[in-house]
Amino acid sequence: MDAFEGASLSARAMAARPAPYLDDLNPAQREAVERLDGPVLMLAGAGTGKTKALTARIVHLLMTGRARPNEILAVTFTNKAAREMKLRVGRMLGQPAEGMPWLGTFHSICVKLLRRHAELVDLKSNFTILDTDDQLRLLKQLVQAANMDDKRWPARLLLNIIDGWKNRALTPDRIPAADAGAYNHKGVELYAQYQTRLRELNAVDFGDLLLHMVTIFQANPDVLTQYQRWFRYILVDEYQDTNVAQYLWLRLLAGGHRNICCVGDDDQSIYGWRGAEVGNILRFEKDFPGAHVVRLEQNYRSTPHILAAAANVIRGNEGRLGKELWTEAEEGEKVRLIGHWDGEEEARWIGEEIEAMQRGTRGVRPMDLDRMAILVRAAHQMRAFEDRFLTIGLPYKVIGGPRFYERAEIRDAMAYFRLVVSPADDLAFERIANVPKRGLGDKAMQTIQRVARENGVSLVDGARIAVAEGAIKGKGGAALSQLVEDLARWGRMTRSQGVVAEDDAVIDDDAPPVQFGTPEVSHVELAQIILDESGYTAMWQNDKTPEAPGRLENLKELVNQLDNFENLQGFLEHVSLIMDNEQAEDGAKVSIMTLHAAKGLEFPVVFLPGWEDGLFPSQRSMDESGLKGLEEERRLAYVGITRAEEVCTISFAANRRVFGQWQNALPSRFIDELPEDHVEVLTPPGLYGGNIAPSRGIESRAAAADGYNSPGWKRLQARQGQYGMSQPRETRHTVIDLDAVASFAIGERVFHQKFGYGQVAGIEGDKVEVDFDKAGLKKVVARFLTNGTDVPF
DNA sequence: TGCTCTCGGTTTTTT
DNA sequence: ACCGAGAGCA
Repeated sequence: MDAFEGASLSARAMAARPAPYLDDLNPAQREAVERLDGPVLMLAGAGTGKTKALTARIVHLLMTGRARPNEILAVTFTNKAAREMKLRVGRMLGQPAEGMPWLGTFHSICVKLLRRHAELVDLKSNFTILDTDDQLRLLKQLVQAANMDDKRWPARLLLNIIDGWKNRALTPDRIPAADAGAYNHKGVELYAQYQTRLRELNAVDFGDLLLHMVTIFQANPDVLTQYQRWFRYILVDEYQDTNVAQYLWLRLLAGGHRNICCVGDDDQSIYGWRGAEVGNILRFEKDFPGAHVVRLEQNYRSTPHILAAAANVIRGNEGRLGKELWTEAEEGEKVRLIGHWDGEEEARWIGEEIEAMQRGTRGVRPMDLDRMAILVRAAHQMRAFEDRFLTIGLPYKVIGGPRFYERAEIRDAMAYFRLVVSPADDLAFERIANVPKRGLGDKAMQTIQRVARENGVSLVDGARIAVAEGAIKGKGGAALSQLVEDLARWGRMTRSQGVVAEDDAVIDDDAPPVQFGTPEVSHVELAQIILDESGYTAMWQNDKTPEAPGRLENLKELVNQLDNFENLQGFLEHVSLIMDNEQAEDGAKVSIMTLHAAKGLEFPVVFLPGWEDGLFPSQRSMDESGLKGLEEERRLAYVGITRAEEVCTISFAANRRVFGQWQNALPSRFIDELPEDHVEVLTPPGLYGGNIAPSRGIESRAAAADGYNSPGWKRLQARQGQYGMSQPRETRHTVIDLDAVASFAIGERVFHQKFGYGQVAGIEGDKVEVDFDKAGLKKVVARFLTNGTDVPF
């Protein structure tokens, strides 16, 4: 193409001019930025300035005239990453990055494309995007219609199976024979039915966004060619997280010019369980022959000790592309390792450490709370910290958790809006018909369903007919009739607001939709009216539970958000894809989050608690995915350690309450993989030389069972020359003996951790009925009991 | 129809 | 231990 001529001219012109965005880069980054043509794999280790390189590459493409802003396809996984990149491109350009319409998440870009070509997969361009609740409701109906026991075969399971297929870009007609047995041999059939239902509802789920686009590209070479020509350069962030569908989508689009630059880190692939294929990044050079691989290995985040610890752990994985991170940073502190008696003590110790660091009594300088984070493997680990921090009044925030738009009240409100905008949205109707309570139970809903089916109309129309026919009477009937009327009235109010101009087919047209007509009420006011008049707001105002005020707040926030959109339709089209819950922060707080949520973040001080085999690495990962699972867990450990800039503290507990049961555990095998020279073993205060006399008998068993006898722990002790550290003694007054079965006799005195002393009243299997002195008659699991006369106090 | 109680399941989570 | 769903009762 002759555009290339022009491009190289400007490239030459550029070379003569200063390019400040290049001066800031190290040699590897610069290479990754300047090698514009052909496939490039940017292997960017943790903290090596990958976002900087990526944005510089975009800026370079623009400044050299290789591509116009709308000819660059730049894909990320999260809206946050997309926003960040937009911001940084703008900053680097020295002006707002106007018109990078194709910088976004896989999903948001696919929505845009799919709305243009919906008819190619039998959809209308105004299709709705279902959330998980909708999907489950739909699947459950199908499962029941197939006469399956939805208890034995939960819809949730089917959803996971279908998601898995969609992640692998498998349409119902292409499911491999090996999967035929899925979901009691009904999986494939139900998947096909589900897809049919979605089409009837003019709806898609998240997986469909990619799947449909892959289908369209594969079946319509002309459409594909159009986009291959249009997107002159493709950039992909977090390539190690792509699934098969995303991979195919990228390969198709890059198929012509192959100007694709994928950025990622195979060592940070932690989303295998939701379909990500590390293989995609490992195979890159085979997929794109002649690919140029650039390694970003200079780390700007962590100290050498921290990097060494991370490197030694990740070394245990097979088949890595291989990187060696290095840094010019000061040596700093060694990675700290500490064992605790149980999870509560671990939380207590970390709380004290945090307070000490905040005051500046530990370490060189006072550290603000927002510079510290606790990263856990599983969400349930957070509770111990929350409990502890609440009691000592340490401000904290939990990152992650339910997203704003996943909250029930937000989904309810959205269902109302959806129904007002498109009355045929049956799933939305099902959701809110009886929210707030309108006296419509199962029976009424079934009647509506039946009437709607018989007349071949939507549920709203079915409801209208059912009421008119007198099929639903009484209080419910009256309320339903009111609802139907209200919906129609609100609907007229949106339409009086004017119509959105149809997005024309010009590919680079990203102009906001044009609005005409004079609105009587704004869509923001209308939203408020809908929520108020439907009784939805009142429902939460009358709710006395402690969550109610928060929910009303959320609803207010939802209505406020509407201001950023032209109308209700516009809001609904985008909200499921772009709404985040960026909570406004007041004051510095310690962050608590999962390791997964921590990817991409960094903190001067990081705590990594719960490094126990079974918890981390997670037993379930290893059971389900074997070595592959273990390696992903190891990458998770790598991600965790590399979040730390200055101080990284790893800890484990010998005993932990899991699902309400006390369990003991060995220190994580990853602890054995830490390099001794870079680790300092801390002596837990209170754990050794505690002032409580050791108990007789039980101690030896508890000690034998706990983690302090593990090879890793012993080796670490030896390395530190701390043989003086004896076996831990109990700091608590009870020891839980896991071997104890119901070996108690009726009338025997026993002791229970929570209820205190009591007398055995009866025995049933592993459960014992005890008449407690203080708590009265209770049935408890035998393991919770110790012989009442044997326990020291 | 709506509320309470028992039962079962329990990693990670974006879009 | 805890949460959510469904069964059983008011």
